[in-house]
Amino acid sequence: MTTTPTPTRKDAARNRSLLLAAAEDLFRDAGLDVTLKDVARHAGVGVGTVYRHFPTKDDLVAALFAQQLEAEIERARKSVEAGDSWEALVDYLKESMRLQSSNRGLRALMCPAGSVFDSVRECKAVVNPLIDQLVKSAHAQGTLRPDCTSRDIALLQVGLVGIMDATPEDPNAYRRHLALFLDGVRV
Amino acid sequence: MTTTPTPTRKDAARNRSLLLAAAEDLFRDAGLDVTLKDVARHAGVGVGTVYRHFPTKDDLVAALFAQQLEAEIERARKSVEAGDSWEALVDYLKESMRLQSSNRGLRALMCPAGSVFDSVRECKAVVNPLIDQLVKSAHAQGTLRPDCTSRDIALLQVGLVGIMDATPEDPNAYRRHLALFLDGVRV
DNA sequence: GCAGAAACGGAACGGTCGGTCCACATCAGG
DNA sequence: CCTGATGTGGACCGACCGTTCCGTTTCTGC
Repeated sequence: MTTTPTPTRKDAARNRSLLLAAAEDLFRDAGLDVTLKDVARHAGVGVGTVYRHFPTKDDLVAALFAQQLEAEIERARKSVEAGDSWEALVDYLKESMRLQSSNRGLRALMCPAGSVFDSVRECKAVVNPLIDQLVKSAHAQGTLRPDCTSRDIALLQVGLVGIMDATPEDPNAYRRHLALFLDGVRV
Repeated sequence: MTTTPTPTRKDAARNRSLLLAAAEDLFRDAGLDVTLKDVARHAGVGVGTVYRHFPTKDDLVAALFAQQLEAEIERARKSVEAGDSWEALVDYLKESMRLQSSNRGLRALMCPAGSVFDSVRECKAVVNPLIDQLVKSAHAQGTLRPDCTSRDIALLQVGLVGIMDATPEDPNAYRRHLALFLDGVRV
């Protein structure tokens, strides 16, 4: 898990961008199992070039999703700062799940199996307390069932990801489940 | 997907049993990704012997889970025949999910990805109409939210499987989500 | 435009998987 | 027993993956 410096040479910088763009496309649509040979071909470069820029596949994945993980943290923070607790919790869930539904790679990353990545573990370590806070606020406000814990919310997210993975033909199928669940835990 | 006849010779019959037992153990605990070499070693035989009894890995899987799929159908049928519609639906879900939670291989088989198996597709083709019926009955009885469809129930199951896969350290974690969801769709 | 550093591309490596093959062991009927 | 049919085991095959290596190409500072 090495941090790769941005290259100085013009062609190298260009290829790095091409690689990240190709990886983003492929990982988004086909998940993290995509071959690095595919990424290289899609970017119009050789495999060797991939490994020059990213020592391992994990490094490529980490570099690619670093920004999205940051966004996930930011999203949770924004929701915590919002006023209405129920709406804040729901908005966070909707937005977080919407992004995961449109990105198969991100989904694989956020699942427990993806915790082999330091960056993912760090992200969760930051986000989880924020969700705790969202849940506590909603409890205090009396808009969330008192026995609904932040672990319940975490498992809800896991379940929704399972639904997304199972319904690639209907990327919005998960919304139905989310809505029904929320109906059950409100007030 | 060939049907393998039960062998006549004594040693062959014994090895077949050993293989099925080993496969059951390994698939239950570690999922369908277990290597056939592992199955062979666990059974104390060579790989060649595996392929004599089961021409492909899929044949082994199909032979192993045929009985469990039958049981799944029987479970659904029983629930349809039961009187109380809400209880029937809930009992079916609880029992079906309990079995899947205790068997990682069965879980992989019942997920959409497992539908490459004819036997699984057949099982679903039989079970789905039965679930339709359970849902319809509950609607008629007025114990299930009118807008909760059998597809919602199917997605609930998919979500629960996702939770099970994500919480191997707590095989009962899914029950919490099931309970909360059911609270939301009752009456 | 030249020289050397930097980057490139893709053949090749080591590992794993499902599956095949065949010399050898084992069983069952006469 | 003994003999032929049946079953066995594990070396081996081909495909695929992440990764390495190195001869060749491309860039950059002078």
